[in-house]
Amino acid sequence: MRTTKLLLPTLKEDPADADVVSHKLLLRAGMLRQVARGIYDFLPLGLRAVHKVARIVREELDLAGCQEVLLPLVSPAELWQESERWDKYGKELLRIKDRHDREFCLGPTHEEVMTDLVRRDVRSYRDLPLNLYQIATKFRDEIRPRFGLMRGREFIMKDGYSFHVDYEDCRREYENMRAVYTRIFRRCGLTFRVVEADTGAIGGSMSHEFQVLAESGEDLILSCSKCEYAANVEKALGKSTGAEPRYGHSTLEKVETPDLRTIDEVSAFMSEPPERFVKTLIYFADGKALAVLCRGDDQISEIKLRALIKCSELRLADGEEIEQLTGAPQGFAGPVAIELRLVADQTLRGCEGMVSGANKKDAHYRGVDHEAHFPDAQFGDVRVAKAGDACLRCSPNAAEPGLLEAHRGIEVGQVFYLGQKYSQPLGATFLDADGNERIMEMGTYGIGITRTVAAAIEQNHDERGIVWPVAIAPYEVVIVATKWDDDAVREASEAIYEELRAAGIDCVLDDRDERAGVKFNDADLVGYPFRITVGPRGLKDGKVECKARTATDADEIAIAEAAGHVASLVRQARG
RNA sequence: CGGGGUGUAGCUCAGCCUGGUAGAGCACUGCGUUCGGGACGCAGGAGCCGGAGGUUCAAAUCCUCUCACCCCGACCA
Repeated sequence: MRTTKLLLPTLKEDPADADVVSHKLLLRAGMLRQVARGIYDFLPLGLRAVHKVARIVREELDLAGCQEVLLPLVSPAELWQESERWDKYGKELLRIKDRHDREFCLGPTHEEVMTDLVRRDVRSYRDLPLNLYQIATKFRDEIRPRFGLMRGREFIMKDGYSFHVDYEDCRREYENMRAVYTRIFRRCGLTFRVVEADTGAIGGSMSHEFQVLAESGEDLILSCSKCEYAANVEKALGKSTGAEPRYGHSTLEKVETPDLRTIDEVSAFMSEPPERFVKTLIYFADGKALAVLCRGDDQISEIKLRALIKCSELRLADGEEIEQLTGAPQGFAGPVAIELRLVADQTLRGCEGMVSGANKKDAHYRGVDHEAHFPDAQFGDVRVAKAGDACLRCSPNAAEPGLLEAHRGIEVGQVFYLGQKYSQPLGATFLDADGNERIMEMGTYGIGITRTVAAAIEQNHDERGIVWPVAIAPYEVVIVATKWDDDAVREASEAIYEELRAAGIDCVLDDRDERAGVKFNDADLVGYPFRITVGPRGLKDGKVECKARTATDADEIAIAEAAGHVASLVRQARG
C-alpha cells in the first residue's frame, strides 16, 4: 500500500478526550475514531491489527479442532428467559423491540444462542464433543465505558463453547483450551500470565484468565516467584509473612482516642504499627449482621468471605447501623464483648496483645487476645493476599517457599468450566451409548479481540508511538523515501517495495511529497516494526538504511539486498 | 446513579469574569522557496460558539433547562 492512497489521518496532538495510552495512540495514529461513548470506527490500519489478531486466533483454534460459526447479534428474549438471564443480567443487556413489539436484545455473550443451536441439532453422544466458536461483535451497555478500546460498549470478541458427554471430557477440553490460548497470546507477541480467577456471576467452578502485563492494567494479579502459581488478587491465596501477632498477654487497658477513627490515625497516636491492630468491619450477610476481623494492615476479601460463610448477598453496614450494633460510631468497633457473630482471618489465630476499637466513642483497647476476647470466632482465609506473602502452593513442601509478586494486568481472555449451568435449563441433552438421555457438560472460552489490540499497545509503546509486535502489526515494513521527487530515490523505493510485496511482506511505501522528518515521525507513531529509508545520501554509496522500530540505530545495506534482508527479519519475527 | 470537569474551524485551544457582529497554532487548498527527525513566506477555504428557551437595543459571553463527551466512585464476562 502507498501512503498517498491510504486513509491514515495522523494527529500531532493528543486528542483531549483520550486518557490512556492505547486510546491516545490509536487516535493519533489514525487507526480509530470515536462515534459515541464506548463505540468506535476502525480505520484501515486499526482494522488490519484486529484482523491479524483474529487470524492467529482462527488458525490456532481450527488446528485444535474447533469449528467457526456465526451467531446473530440480535437474539430473542425467549432464549434469555429460558436461562433466567433476561431478569438477572441487568441493564448491561441492551433490550430492543421490533416493529411487532417483540422483545430482543443485543448479545453481550452467546451461551444461550449457542446452546440453542446445539440442542436442536445434536442428539447423540456420537456427535460429541463439539467446540464451536465465533468472532463477532458484542454489545454490553456498560455503566461506564472507559479507556477507549479497553472497555467499550461495542467490541469484537471471540467466544467459544464446548459440549461434552461428561465432566472428564469437559475438563480435558478446558485444559486443551488453556494450552491453545497460551499459544495464541504467545504468537501475538505479548507478555502475559495465566491466572486463577474468580468465577463470579457466570457460575461454574473453574476459571483462568489471560492477563497481559501492563502498568495501566485494571486488574491486580499475584504470581509466585518460584512456582507456576498465579492468580487474580480477588482469588489469590497467600500466607502473611509479617510478624506473628503475638505481643505477649497483658491486661485489657482502655485508651482515650478522641476523634481518631482510621487505623493510620490511631496507629500514629498510640505509636503502634498497623499490623498490631485488629481491624473490625461490620457486614450484613443475607440480611444478618456479623463482625469480620483481620489484621490492621490487611484488607477483607469479600469474595473469600462470601465463599467462607456461604452467603449470596453481602454488604458493609452503614454508619447508622454500625452505631446501633456496636454502640459506637464508625471507627471504634472491636471484638471485645461484641454481641455479633464473629468471623476472623486465620492470621489472627492465637494473637495476643493487640489493639482494637472499644465499641465506645473515642476509645480503643490495648491487650486484646484471641483466647480471652474472641475465642468463639470462626477462622478462615478472608484477607486479600498481597505482594510479599508466602506462596501456599509451594510452602507446604518447600523449605523456602516462593513469595508472591504483584503485577498489573489487562484481561484479554478467559476460560470457564460451566458444567450444566446453561445446558440444564435450556435442555441440551443427548442419548448416551445405553440409550439414556443425559445433560451435556459445557465449557466457555473467550478472547477480547479488540481489547487484545489495545492491550498490545499498552504493553508496547514508547514516547514516539506504538511499537507493534510483528505478528499483529497492521503493516510489517514501511519504506520511507526521503525525497520523493528525486528519480533515483523513487526508482529504488519502488523496486524494494515491489520485491517485498512479491515476497509476501505487508509493506507500505511512503510516497508522499513530505519532508523526511514528517515521514519518520509518522512511521514511529504508527509503529511499523521495520523501516527501510531510501534517500540520496545513502544511494550515492549504493545503500539504503534498515531499522527495527525497537532499535536506536539503522544498518546500512546494499540496495539489492535490502528487501531480502528485511523480508527474512520479518519472517523471523512473525512468530 | 453520586461527585468533578469540558463543549468555540478537522485537531489543540484562546475569547466568556467586565455583553458590542468570531480568533490563534496545527491540518486543508493554490503559488513560491526549502528538503534526513513534525520547514518558511504569500494568498485562500473552512464555525448555527453543543441544543432550546429567557434577559437585553445587542448574547460565544448573563440566567434557566437540556444533550453530548471526559475523569473519580459504585458496578462489571
